Amino acid sequence: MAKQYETTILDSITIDCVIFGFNQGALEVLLVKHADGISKDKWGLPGGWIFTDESTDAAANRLLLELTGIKDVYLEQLRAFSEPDRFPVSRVITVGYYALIKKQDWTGLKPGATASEVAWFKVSDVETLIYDHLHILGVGLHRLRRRIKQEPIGFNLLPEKFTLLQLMHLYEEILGYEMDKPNFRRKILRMNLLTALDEKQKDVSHRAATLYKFNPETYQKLLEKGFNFEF
Amino acid sequence: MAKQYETTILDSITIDCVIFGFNQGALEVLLVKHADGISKDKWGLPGGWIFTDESTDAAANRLLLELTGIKDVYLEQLRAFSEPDRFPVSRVITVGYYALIKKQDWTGLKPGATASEVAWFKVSDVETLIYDHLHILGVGLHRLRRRIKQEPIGFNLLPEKFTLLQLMHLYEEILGYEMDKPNFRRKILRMNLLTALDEKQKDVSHRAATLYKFNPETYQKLLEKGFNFEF
DNA sequence: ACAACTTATGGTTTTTATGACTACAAGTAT
DNA sequence: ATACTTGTAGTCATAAAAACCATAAGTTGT
Repeated sequence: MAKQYETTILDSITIDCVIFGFNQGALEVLLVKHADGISKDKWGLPGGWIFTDESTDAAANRLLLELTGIKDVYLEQLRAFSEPDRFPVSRVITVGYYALIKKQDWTGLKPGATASEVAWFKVSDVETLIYDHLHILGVGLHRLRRRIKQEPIGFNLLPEKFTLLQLMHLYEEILGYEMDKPNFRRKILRMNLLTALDEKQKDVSHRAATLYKFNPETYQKLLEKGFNFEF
Repeated sequence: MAKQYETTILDSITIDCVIFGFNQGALEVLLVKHADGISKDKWGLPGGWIFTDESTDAAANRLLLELTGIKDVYLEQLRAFSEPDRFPVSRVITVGYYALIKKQDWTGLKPGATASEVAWFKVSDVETLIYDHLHILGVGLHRLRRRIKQEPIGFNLLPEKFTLLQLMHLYEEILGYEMDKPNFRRKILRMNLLTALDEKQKDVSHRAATLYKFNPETYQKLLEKGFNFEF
């Protein structure tokens, strides 16, 4: 017997997602403009309500799909945000999530039912958001900075095939400091997580760099041997 | 005008706390035995409901005090735990917290109203707990292992004055591997976070070690200069 | 065809941290 | 006094990291 579709929602808990993308050397975040309600025409994080029969993880994935069309991406819970006055209408606790997406795989994003617009913003340009969403974004950014130093998750923000310099620029942008090219290469290559492809960069007005891809299987094997990613 | 005491609670969110202590070289966790309800006489994490006018942080602190008498300790949110079937009676999401306490400062803990007993257990001995509390404990342990490598929080589990060997044993217990005494000394002392006291260990049947204390002010200053604690 | 320029990539040198280990100091117990 | 235990200082070899230099492999303009 098919599971009945349950539309009852929990009334005091929501989900909000910080969706990160990387474009032209800049870290970006996906925001939605609310179509109605008290925050009509204002920008905020994509979010929504939780069904009574789904976990917050499931709800976050569903909402991501409903609101932006995005699915099957790196998604991790941040934490609960619970200041009593964070939502002006009623007492609502929200569970924050953050996602990393390969921006170029998701062109033409469409706003869902409750949003009039969806758009990318450079993280550094975002100054105001509804409710406590700016705070949630800050926590997301903080988490990203930490995680990227101890887990190879940066690849989720890059195309399947990338150059070492692109990867380095990603690290520089997120961590906020400059690095040395030769040293970066050595360090990342020594970990054996990347496979060099037979392919080179195209359409660049200088020597083309070798393209690499991240190798999740190798990473798993190394993990089992006690390997510890660290940057 | 004094703020009115609000006793209304949110009905689908709770708090659960993983309270860590350190004793004789072993990491311990504080558990309570439920006095009634469906989990009567079973052990679980201390936890409870959230008032409508308090944040989860405030609720966690309050519950800690109510259930065990503990207050003013290191307390940090883990995350929300939300599997739809995690609580058998109704759909309840819980926000997990973990606390680090100087065990010797809190002797004679008394169970609160809803508990018949409070007791410390070695973390390695805990095999079953109510609901998903074992899972929450696992997440707490994982977080502690991570955090202790990048922030000087271990001191919250030790007395104000401690020896370097005690500190090393704490690290060994939490991280799960053995270390070298001289190397450990050098590494931790080089950070300049500890102040050597004019005082020595007492009542030990061997050469007494110098006592040290952790210096939060120095740590703050170092942080501002870009210092990065790392173990 | 050649120079000028840009980025890729390979190497070297110096410094610093770490791990393994040795040795001795300062106490206690017998 | 001797053995024993833990504390503390120091050495040495190794590995990683940081700073830097040099060349390769392309593109663009003349």
